Amino acid sequence: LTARALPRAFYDRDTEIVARELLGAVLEHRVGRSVVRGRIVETEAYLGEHDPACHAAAGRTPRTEPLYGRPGTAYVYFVYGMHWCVNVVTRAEGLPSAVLIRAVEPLDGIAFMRRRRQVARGLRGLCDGPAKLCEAFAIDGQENGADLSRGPLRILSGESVPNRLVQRTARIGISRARNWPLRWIVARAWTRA
DNA sequence: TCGAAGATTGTCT
DNA sequence: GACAATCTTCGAG
Repeated sequence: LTARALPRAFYDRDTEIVARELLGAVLEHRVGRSVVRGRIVETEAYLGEHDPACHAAAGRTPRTEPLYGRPGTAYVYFVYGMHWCVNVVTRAEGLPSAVLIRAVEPLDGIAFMRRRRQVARGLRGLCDGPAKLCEAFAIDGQENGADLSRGPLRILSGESVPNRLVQRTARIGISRARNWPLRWIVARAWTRA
């Protein structure tokens, strides 16, 4: 694989464009001797302080600080007392927007994922949820604030996904701004597992 | 296959 | 003190 890491400029664009373009890109984490990779198949956009569902709606706090950082920064947060979720900060500095990576399709390091996830067989259930993929990829608070254009946790360019395979829907799992159509998914992504 | 409910803790009101 | 960008288990159909 000769894929390159997406440059910082990739993220310094409109958040909805980034969320769409991230489909098909490859999330990679090098941990110790292992390399884990997965194809991004589901994303959600969170549009800054005026988006009631975005964490930045609470303003600039220690928790939301990474959202105010440079594009391409990882924002990793803890939810429900037990789960981690990973986002990519977008746009220019000072505009606290991000894209939540909700699901990836396992590509490499599947044994590593399976060990961490305790999933017996099949690819389904390994990475098909924002907290599941963090568990599988060994992503936690340590990666919060990391530079995704270089370092052990990166996003590589992948095969682009044609429009006919992309569905756009409302975001899920949230209570505020429920009907904003800011979720992108690759149709039939992990049914081939 | 689906829906309900519990787990568990950081963060903000 | 309430609640959260979730997952898992468990019971019913």
